[in-house]
Amino acid sequence: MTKAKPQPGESDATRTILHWFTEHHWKPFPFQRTAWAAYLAGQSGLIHAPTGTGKTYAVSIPPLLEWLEEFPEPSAWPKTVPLRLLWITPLRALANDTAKSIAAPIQELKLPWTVELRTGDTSATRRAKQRERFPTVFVTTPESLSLLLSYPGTQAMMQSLRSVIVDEWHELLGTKRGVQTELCLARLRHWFPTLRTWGLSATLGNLEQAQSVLLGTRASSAVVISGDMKKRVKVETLIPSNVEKFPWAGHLGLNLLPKVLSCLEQARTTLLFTNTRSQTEIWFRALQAAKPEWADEVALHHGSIGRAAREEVEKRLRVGTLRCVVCTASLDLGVDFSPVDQVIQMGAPKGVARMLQRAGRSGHQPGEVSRIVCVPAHALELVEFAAVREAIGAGELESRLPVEKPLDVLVQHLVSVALGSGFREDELLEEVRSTHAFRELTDQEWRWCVDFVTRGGESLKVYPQFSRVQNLDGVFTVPDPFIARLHRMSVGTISSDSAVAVRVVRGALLGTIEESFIGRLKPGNTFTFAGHALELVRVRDMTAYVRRAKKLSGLVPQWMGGRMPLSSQLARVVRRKLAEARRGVYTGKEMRAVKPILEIQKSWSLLPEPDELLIERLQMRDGTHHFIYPFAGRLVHEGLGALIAHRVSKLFPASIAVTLNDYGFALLSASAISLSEGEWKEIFTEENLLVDLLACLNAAELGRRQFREIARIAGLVFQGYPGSGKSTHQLQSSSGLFYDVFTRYDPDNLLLNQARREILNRQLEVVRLKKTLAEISAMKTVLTEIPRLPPLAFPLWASFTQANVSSEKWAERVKRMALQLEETAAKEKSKPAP
DNA sequence: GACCTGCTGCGGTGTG
Repeated sequence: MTKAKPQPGESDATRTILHWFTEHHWKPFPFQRTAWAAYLAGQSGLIHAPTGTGKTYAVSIPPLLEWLEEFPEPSAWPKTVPLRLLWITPLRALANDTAKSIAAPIQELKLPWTVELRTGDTSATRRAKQRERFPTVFVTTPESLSLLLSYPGTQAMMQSLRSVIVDEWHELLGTKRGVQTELCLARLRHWFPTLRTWGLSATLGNLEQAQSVLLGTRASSAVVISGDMKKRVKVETLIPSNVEKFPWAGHLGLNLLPKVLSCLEQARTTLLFTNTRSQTEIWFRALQAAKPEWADEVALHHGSIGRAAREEVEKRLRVGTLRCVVCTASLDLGVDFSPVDQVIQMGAPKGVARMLQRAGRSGHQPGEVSRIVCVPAHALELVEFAAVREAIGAGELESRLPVEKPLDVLVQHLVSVALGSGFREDELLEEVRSTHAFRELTDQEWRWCVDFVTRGGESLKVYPQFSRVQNLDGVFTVPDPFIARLHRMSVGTISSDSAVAVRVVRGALLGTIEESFIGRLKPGNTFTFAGHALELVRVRDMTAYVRRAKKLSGLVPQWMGGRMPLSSQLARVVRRKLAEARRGVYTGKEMRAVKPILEIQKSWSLLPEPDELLIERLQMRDGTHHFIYPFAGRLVHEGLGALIAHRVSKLFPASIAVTLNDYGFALLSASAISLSEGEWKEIFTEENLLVDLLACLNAAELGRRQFREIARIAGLVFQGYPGSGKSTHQLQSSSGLFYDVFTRYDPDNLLLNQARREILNRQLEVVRLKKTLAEISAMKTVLTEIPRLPPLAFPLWASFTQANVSSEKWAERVKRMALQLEETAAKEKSKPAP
C-alpha cells in the first residue's frame, strides 16, 4: 500500500485523514485530490467518472478535513455535531451503502459525527426523532428532501449545513425528478448562500450543461472534474458459429444459449442483462431447463418483481452465492456488487452510455478491468455491437437533456414551500428563476401557477379543495391540515401505472403484472412469472391469486414499458459501419462475421451511404411494400411512419399499414404504389410537419393520457391511500375529467399546454424527428426495386405479418420465408462469380 | 415444441 505524501501546507488533521485513507483504501487519485482542494477552496462542481473509481470519497472526505481544521484538538471536540453535509441519492438502495462508506472514516477516527438516512423506508419513530435533531451527515432522496422542506422547522435545523452532494446526477438530469431536485437546491441556496453543491455523475456527452443545471444560474465559482482514469472496458462478442443460418430477426437470442452457458461456467458471478422484463423470464426459464443443477445459483431481477424477492437477490449477489442473475436495467445502478466478475449484454445495446454503465457493473474496483460480453439476438445486431465498441473507443457518448419549465413540478413545489416556511411571491420567484429549468419563467406563467395553487385557476375556483394555498398579508401558507396531509402523500414526480398484484394464496406477494395479461388467463391456466411456475386461482380486487404449479411452462407475461430507442450517437456509427461494408471494408470480429449477411444486402438491394436515404420497394402477393431507413430510432420512426403513410395516402387513396424498428419503417398497401425518387423527396418535406403529424395521430387521446401524469404531479388527482391505490382506470378517468373540463372551459390552462408539449417531446421525439427530416432533405434518395426480402427489410416484414396473423401461423410463415431466402442466398453464393 | 419485444425510479396514513 502506497502512502500519500503530505503536501506542503497540510495540517495534522489532514494528515490524519490521509493516513486513514491510505491505510484503508489507496493512494488518492489525482482527481480526488483536485476535488478535495476545490471543495476546501469553497467551490462547487461536478465530478464525472465511471462507477467504481472512488467518486464518493472525492466529496465525502473534504467535509471531514474542513471540520478537522476547525477542531484540530480531539480534547476540544464537541459532543455532537449538527448537520453539515446533505447527500442526495436517487436510489433508496444506494442510501444505505453510501451512509456506510461515509461513516467508515468517521467511526475509525471516533469523530463525534452522526450519519443517518431518511428515505421512505425510515421508520416513523426515527423520522420523528430526526425532526428534533438532524444528524451531521444526512443521506436522503429528492422526494424525502422535498418532504423535509415541507416542514416549518427545517430551515432552522439546517443552519449549519455546509454542502450538498447529488449522487448519480446523470440519472436525475433529464427527468422531472431532476427538476424537483433543482428546485430543492435553489431553496437551500436561498437559505444558505455560501452552500457548496457537488454533483457526481457518470460520463455524459453534455457535462458542462449537466454542471450548469445542477448549480443553477447564480453559481459563481465552479469546476468540472474528470475522474476518467482510463477505466478499461473490454467488449467481447459471442459470434454465432454459422452466421448464414443465424436468424435475421427476433430478439430473444436463445440461439446462443450453449455459448452463454459456457460463459457462465467460466465466471464466478455473472449479470446477464436483457432489454425487456419478459425476456428476463424467458432466459431464466431457459437456464433452469438447461442446467437444473444450477437451480439455486441462478436468479432473476426486474422492476415488476416484488421488492422482498429483489432485495433477497441483491443480498445474495453481495455475498457472492449466485452464479448468475438475469436482469433488466433494474440492476444498472445500485448496490456495489463487487463479486460480479462478468457482465453479459443480451441483444441490442441501444446506447453507448448504457453499455458502459452495464460494463461497469463488473470489475467494480479501481484499477480492475470491466468486461462485457455481447450476445447478438440476430445477425444485424453484430453491426450494432461493432458500432458500440467503436463509439466507446472514440468516447462518443449520449447527452441527457434537461427538462425545461415543467409547471406541474413547480406547482407541487409551491405547495410544499407554502407548507414549510411559507413564501413571499417576489422572493420565491427570484429563487425559482435561479434554477436552470425555470430560468426563463415569465411573470405571466408565475402568476398562473400561484393562482392555480391559491384558487385552482379559472375553472376550479368554485371548488374549495383546490384553494390549497392561502395568501395572508403577502405570505402564502397552507392552513388546512387535511390538505397538508394529502399533499405530503403525493410528493414526487414518478407516476406508475397501477398493475395487478400477483400473490400466492395465503402467501407472499410475488410482484405485479398488467391487467391485460391476466385478463387473457382463466383460473387453472399456468404461466411463468418471477421465475416461478404458477397456476391462476382467481382474480379479485386487482390481485391475482396463484398457486405453485409443477413445471415452468405456459405463457410468459409481457409488460408495456419504455421504448428505449436506438440513440442517435449509436445510429450514426451503425450507418458508418454499413457504409464501410458497402466499400468492402470489414474490420473487427463482428463485422467480419456479419459479412455474408451484408453481402446479401448488397447484392439484393444496397447498403446506404450515410448521406443516402434508402427506400426499397417490393411487390408481394399482399400488396406493395416500401422499406425506408432513416436510422433514427423507433420513436422517431413511429411518428415518421405515420406521417409518411398519411402523406402517401393522400396521393394514393388506400389504407396503409406501418411497422417500424430502430433502423427504419415499412409501409404496406394493398394497392400498387409507385413514386419516383423526386416524389419521395417531396413527401419527406419538413413543411407542415406539426399539422400533418397531429392530423394523423390521435392527438386528443394522446394528450389525455399524457395529462394523467401532469394531473398527479400538480396535485389535481389524489392517488389514494397507501396500499389501496386507485386503479389506472380510476386515475385515468378522473384526470380525463379535468382534461375535458380544461379543454372546454379553460383552454389556456398552462398544464394542458404542457401535456401537448410533453407528447411532442417525449412520445414523438419531435426535436429528433425534425432533425431527421432536415437531414433527409439534404440526402440523396435512393429508390431500389428488390427481388425478395433482404436482411434489413426482413425484420420489418416479419413484424408486419405478426401484427396480422396468429402467432403460430406467423412463426410458420417467418420460418418458411427465412428458409427460402437462405436457400436463394446459398444458391447464389455457390454460383461462380461473373 | 417453437414462438414470443420494449427500462428505471419514490413517497404517504393510521392511535388504542
